[in-house]
Amino acid sequence: MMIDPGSHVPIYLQIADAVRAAVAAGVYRPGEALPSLRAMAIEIHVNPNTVQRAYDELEREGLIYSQRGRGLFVAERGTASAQSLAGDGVRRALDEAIRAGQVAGMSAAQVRRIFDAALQQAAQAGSKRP
Amino acid sequence: MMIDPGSHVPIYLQIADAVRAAVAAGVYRPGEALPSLRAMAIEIHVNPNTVQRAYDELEREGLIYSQRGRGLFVAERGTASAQSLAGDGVRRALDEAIRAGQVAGMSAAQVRRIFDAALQQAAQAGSKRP
DNA sequence: CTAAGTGCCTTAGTGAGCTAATGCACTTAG
DNA sequence: CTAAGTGCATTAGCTCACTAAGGCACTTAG
Repeated sequence: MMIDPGSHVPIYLQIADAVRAAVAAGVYRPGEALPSLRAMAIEIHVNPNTVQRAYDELEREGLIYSQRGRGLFVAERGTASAQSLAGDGVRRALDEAIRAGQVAGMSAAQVRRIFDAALQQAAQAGSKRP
Repeated sequence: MMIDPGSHVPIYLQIADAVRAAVAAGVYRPGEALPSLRAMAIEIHVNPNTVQRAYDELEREGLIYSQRGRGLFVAERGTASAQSLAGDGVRRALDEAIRAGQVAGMSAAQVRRIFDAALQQAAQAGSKRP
């Protein structure tokens, strides 16, 4: 779990995003327990309340559920929900990109060209990692 | 010039984005004067300082220049710079979308499918406007 | 010369969002 | 039964970004 305290995006959102992506990717499976508030807090050097706020968000989204005194667990439909939410996020970002291109007078073909370049570059960067 | 005071994005950024897009699209041409601080401030019901902050941003970007007592004008290379910046913004948003898809375990093909849908929908919405 | 218009600077308020400190209630392994 | 671990609620501090108020310096039409 990588957290950047210097980032302008709030810590609790970084945590929520990371856990949501992990659930979508199947790192945490339905029924499985997530790291406890304090464990996670110690790992990333942050207050437990900050972690809780992140988990609150995920619970609101129906991704996880909590049991007092026991812990936090991935919901039965958690993986599917996370994947759906991830798709929404991708769509939002793409809409934003297309809108920005339009108001600046760019053609659809121009936007597509940039998209192709970005996708190809991401694929190359990804193949070198593992 | 449409401003949404209820938006979570700061007013001065909304102004800067709108003017930048207008310059990129050729609404304001190099050498031409932009609306004065006070004129723009009255039009969108906001403090002149807020408008100035937006113009400061655009000046930093090299899009416009100011002359004390005279006004603000589009820089000679303003249109080209604005288009370049718009391209950067599109690229950033696309990178973000692709990254979000990757960490959630989506394939490149899946992301591309969403992109095609978004682009097509934007084209349809655009053709009905004018 | 003057008045109206311009950009700009300094200063404050202020309000919302984020993080932390602390203590309570519950569950469970021993 | 007890101690250690859990999630949760309350409160407070605190930074930071945003916006506004007011006045100064400059340019120019009249």
